[in-house]
Amino acid sequence: MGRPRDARADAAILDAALDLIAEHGVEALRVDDVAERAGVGKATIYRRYRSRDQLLIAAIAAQVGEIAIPNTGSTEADLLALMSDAVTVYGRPPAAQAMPALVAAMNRDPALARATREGFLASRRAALREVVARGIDRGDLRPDLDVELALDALGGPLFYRLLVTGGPIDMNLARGVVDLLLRGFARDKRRRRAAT
Amino acid sequence: MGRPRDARADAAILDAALDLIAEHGVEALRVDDVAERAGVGKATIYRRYRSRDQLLIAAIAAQVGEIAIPNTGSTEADLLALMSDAVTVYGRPPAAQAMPALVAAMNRDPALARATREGFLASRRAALREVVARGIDRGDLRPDLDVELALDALGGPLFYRLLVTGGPIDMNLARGVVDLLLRGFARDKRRRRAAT
Amino acid sequence: MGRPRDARADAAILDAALDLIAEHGVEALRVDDVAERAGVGKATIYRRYRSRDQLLIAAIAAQVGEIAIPNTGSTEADLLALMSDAVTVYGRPPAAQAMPALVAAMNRDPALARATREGFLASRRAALREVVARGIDRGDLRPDLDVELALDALGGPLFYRLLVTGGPIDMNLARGVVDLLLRGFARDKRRRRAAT
Amino acid sequence: MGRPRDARADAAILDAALDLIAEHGVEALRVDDVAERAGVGKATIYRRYRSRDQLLIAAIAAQVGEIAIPNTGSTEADLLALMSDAVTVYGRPPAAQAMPALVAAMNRDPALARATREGFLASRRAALREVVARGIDRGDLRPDLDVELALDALGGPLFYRLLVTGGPIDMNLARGVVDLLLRGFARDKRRRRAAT
DNA sequence: TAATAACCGAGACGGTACGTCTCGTCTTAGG
DNA sequence: CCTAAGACGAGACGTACCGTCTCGGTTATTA
Repeated sequence: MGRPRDARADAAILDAALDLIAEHGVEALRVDDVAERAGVGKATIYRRYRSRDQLLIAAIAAQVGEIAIPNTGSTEADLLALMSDAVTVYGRPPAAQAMPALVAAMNRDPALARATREGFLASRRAALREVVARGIDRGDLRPDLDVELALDALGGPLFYRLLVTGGPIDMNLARGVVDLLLRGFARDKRRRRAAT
Repeated sequence: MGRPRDARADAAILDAALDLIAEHGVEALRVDDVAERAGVGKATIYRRYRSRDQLLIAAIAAQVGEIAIPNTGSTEADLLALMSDAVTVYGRPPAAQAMPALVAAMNRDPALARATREGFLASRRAALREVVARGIDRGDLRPDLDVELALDALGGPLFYRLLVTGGPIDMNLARGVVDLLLRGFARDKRRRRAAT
Repeated sequence: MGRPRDARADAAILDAALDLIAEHGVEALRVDDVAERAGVGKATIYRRYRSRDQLLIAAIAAQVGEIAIPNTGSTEADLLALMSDAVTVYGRPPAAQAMPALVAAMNRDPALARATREGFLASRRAALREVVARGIDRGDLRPDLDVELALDALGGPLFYRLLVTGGPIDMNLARGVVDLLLRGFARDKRRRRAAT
Repeated sequence: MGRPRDARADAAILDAALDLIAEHGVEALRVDDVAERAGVGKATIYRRYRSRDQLLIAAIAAQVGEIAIPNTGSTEADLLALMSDAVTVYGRPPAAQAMPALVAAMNRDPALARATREGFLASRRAALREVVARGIDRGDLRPDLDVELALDALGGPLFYRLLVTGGPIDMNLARGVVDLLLRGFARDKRRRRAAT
């Protein structure tokens, strides 16, 4: 029982956090600043999030949002739509800026890792999975392909550039991985000679 | 001139850092702890490394080591050798454990990002680049492929799993990406109809 | 009008406060703890006491209680009775333990200071004043003595020991101050040569 | 070994604390404020004082200082000199303001109580003790008097007024207690009839 | 009998200070 | 000039406690 949580505080906290992240970057996010900007006591934040990191991922998750599953009839077009969206989201702040810190936080805290994956990575991954499945049904992709590998082949290069190499995250990348996937996992009557 | 650096201190610092990383994880690595464990003053550490993060990457780099460029005559075998080595190194601690923190640190500090990339990512990437180039020469790969994309398609899924999805880093992954690359970037007389 | 205050809550609050003071000391008295121990909401406490400090002095006052004015016919006996009672009350917990905190609280809050003085110090002081007045009437004390000074000379040493020196608060003290007062303020025909 | 404590920091901290106490009172002394005003990190304060309270008493002790033992040849004059000094010190800020908080802090922490008593109460008490002893030698005071009681009879009323009653702390008080002591503990051939 | 008003326990709220922690620098004495 | 030891300035963290407010619900008095 007791006084219920104030939903306005929930929103104020997330808004303040996102503003501050946008202004000064992820690393510079201070709990005290969030409290002040939100017009909220620190305890009110810590009642909702166990730590600064938890607040951080909640803020990012709120920003990334959900994704609709495209269905144009063309496997290539669907994949491109999803990759194009991913390139847009992760190609610039705040998501681009937030991911490295998030990755580190996930490593520190397995519970947070699970929450992050389920929270805002899963929906995009599920969308890709659906499109790949339809590609198989449609005959565009080999029915025996390793779906997890396919998904990682699509998303991996993007995150690799984002987190590690600093390479460009743009439509060329999106087109490149889609093209690679469609060729590499194409249905193929004449089986390629295996590496004998 | 004056007294030369003590080589024993160099070793003691790295050993202590690696021990502590192994025991408590990368995030819990404190400079004071390293100093105490190594029986060394903090200044002795900071004379060698500009920051905690620099010490961290040095410790990891010491663990990862260099890589030789394989040359078996088979593009597939060469790629597989490199990927197999990568799977071994990043598939288990300490590198597996260290990468997320390193990624975050790279984001914080561009100089460190450069150092990391040049320090111990570059040699693997250069090896891959060489093997891919030979694959083109040999006619196993299309001459007009986007080399950067090819490298990211090889390394990306591995790091994606390591940093983000938590997926398995094993020989299936290595074989999968190599196979995907060889098929997807295969030299092909009958050009696939582009996405018109 | 409306629902009347619950008398059980009054008692539960004071009991809980006294228990907690006895267990952990005055400084460690937390309003939340009192509320929980009393099975009462915090608002119910704050409806009765303006602040933690007010609750505190109420609890102490409830413990100290009132004092009757003795009248044995002997000034010395009457003074001794009052001092003996004071020694009993302030010589041991909870009053002994509570006074220092009370003193600090009085300093913080003048209103509380007034309340404390009028609440449970005044009755003892009034009793002493009455006995001293009778002593003057009776010819045991000089009629021109400074009554306030006399009262402070009786009570001062006790509180001094209680609050500052930590000296013993016992019957020797009671007898000592009474004796000092009777001699020092005795009616005296042959006036002592003043400090010329 | 290692770097020694910086004596300038010691001074800067105490100075800052005293300034702030003078400006805003004892209760309003914040550790962060002291640190900022002193140009010092908080850790540097906490390395010297276990808590805010410890810092507080150190600051007060630094202010109260030592006292010389007067020796005019007259017991009354010597006592008056000491009491007059006490009235001056405790009659106005900062000591007047600080004592209540100090008393409460002493109650919280026995070690601090000891430190306080030995630190800046002991020297005044020792001076009084010496003067009383000379008064006995000189024949002004009874040789069998309870010295502790005599000291408490001198100091008690002052602290009682300061801490409890809020009564005036002035020369009348000083003269009153000295006079009371000299009369009440006077050497007296004709013993007063005890309260038989 | 219904409405009203003040009460009740529970617990969230804004605010504020605390004491801890870690970083990277600086200062000793000594080799 | 290096070394070990450890103090230093800076500044964020998470906790604790205060006194207030907001729930849903209860209990008397008033209409």
